[in-house]
Amino acid sequence: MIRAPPLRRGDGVDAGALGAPPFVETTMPDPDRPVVTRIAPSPTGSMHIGTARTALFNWLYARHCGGRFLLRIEDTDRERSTEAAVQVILDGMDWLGLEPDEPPVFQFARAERHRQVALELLAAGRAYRCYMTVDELAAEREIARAEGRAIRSRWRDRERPVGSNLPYVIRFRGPLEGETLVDDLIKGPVVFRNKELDDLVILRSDGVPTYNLAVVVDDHDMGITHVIRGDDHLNNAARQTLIYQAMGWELPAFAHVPLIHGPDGAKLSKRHGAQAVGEFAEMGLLPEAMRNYLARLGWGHGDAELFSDEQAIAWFDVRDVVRAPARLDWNKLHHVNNHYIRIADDERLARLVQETLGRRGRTPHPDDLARLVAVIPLVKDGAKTILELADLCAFALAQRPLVLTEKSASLLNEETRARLGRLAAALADAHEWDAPSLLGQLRDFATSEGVGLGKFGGALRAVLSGDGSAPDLAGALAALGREESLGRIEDALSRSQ
RNA sequence: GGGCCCUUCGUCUAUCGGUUAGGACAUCAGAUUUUCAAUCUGGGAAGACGGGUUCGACUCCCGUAGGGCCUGCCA
Repeated sequence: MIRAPPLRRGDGVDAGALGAPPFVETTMPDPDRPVVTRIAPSPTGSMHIGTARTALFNWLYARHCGGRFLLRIEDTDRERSTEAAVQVILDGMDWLGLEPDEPPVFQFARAERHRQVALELLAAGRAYRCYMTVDELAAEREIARAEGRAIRSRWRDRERPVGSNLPYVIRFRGPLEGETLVDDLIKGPVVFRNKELDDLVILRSDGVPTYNLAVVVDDHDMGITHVIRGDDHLNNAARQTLIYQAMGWELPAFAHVPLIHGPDGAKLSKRHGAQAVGEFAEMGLLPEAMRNYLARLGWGHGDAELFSDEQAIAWFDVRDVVRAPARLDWNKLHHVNNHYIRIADDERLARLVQETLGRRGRTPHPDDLARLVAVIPLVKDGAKTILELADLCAFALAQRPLVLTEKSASLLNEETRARLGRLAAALADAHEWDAPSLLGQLRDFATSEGVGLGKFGGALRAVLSGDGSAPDLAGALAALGREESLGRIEDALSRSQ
C-alpha cells in the first residue's frame, strides 16, 4: 500500500511556497479491514427519499459484509441546522428500520478536532490563510468562470499581510499539476486533473470547519471503509482524496450512487407528490415495502422483484448499483406496498388503520379493533396503501343506523325491500354464520326467488355499507356478524320511503 | 463558460461480444364476477444518434445530441 509521507510539523509559517511534500497518487483501502459504512445527512429540513435509499444501500452493504453501519449528523451549518430536523432524521431511520450500530455522531461536536486538523495542514504547508474579501472572491469567481478555469486565491503563495489582523479563511493547498484518481465502486475509475480542482475552504473565517474537511476527518476517525453517498459528491471525492493524502490517511473506498428523480426525470421535488420519508409514511406506505422498492430502484438481482431483507442482504453489493439516475414510479411502489399489505399481520394493519382514522378525526369506538380485524382479511388484497385500506374498512366501522347515500337509497324500491325482508328472515334462522355458508345461503335464496344475485346484491350492499363500498357480500355479512348485519337491514327497511 | 457523471420497452431493471433482447410495474384485449377491486389468460412495447474495432456489438472505442451533478466561508 502506498502511503503519503508523514506530516511535517511547520514552524508557524506557511511552508507551501517553499515546496510542500509531493502528493502521492492514491492509497487503496485495506481489503481485510471489517467494513464500516455510514449515512451522513444534514439536518436542514426533511429527510429526502434519496437519503433514505442511500442509507438503505449503506445498511445493506454493511450487513452483507458483516460490518457496521453508522449514522452521522452533519450539522456544521449552524445557520440551517435545527434540532427538529435532527429528530426527523432519527424518526425516519427508525421508521425505515435502519438502525445504526452505534449512537449517532454529531459533526459539530467534533469541530475542535476538525480545527486541529486544519491547523496541522496549515503548519505542514498543505493549507494557507486566504484574506480575500467577499467582493474580491466574487470578482475572481467571475473572471475564473469567464476564463473557464477553477478559482485561485492570490494568497496561495503569499505571506500574510504585515501587521494585519484582517479576517481570513484557511484553504487547502491542492497540487496544480498531476491527476487525482477516484476509483469509484459504481462509476469506475474517474480521473481529475488537479488544476481543475480549486483550493477549498477548510476553515471559515469564524473558525467553524467546513463540510469538506469535516467529512474527511470524521470518516477517517470513525474508521469508515466505504463511503457510499449521492453522486452529487463525486467531484468532492477528488478534493477530499487530496486531503486524505495530505494527512497520510488511508483512503476509503468510494461508491457514488445516482440521485432519484421524479417521474418526469427532473430532480425529485415537492411537486412530485412526496420527497420526504415522513410523507411516505403518512401516505400509508409500509416500511418493509419502502425497503424493497428502494432497494430495487437502482439495483437489481436478476428477475427478483419482491424479496425479504435477508435476501437483499445476501445479494447486495454496491458494485451492482446502476450508474444512471432512477425515476420514482408511484405505480410500482404501490404494487410493492400492496404485496406487503397482503402478507402483513391483520392486527398490525388494524392498528395502522386506527391511527389513520384517528388522524382523520374519527372518535375511536371500543369495537373498532375487533371489527377491523374481522374485515381486513376481506379487503386487504385491494389496498395499495393503508389509506386505501382504511377507506375499504370504513363500512364496517359505521354505527347504526347507517346514513344511506342517495345512490344507495335509490336501490331500495318496493321489490328489493320486500326481497331483503325475506332474506333477513331467512338469514335470521341460519345455523352457520361464516362466509362460505353465507354465500351458499345467498345463492339458495336467489334460487328460491327465481332471480340472480344481481337482482338484490346491490341493495344488500347498500344497506350493509351505506355507500355501496362494501366488499364481497358473504364476507361482509360474516365480518359484520349476524346481529349487526340483520340490524342494518332492519334499519333500512323500517325507514319510511 | 469549465470539469465530471449518465443514456435498453412509458417506468424500474436483466444481459457482463453470439439471446426470438428476459422479468416486473403500467397499458391494451379477453375470461371470471354480487359494485369496485382482486384473480386468470393473452397482446403490444426498448438498445438516443453517427462512426469505428470485430467473423459478430446493446455489450469495447471515438464523436454528436440530450439529461444530471459540481464549479459556495451549503452539505
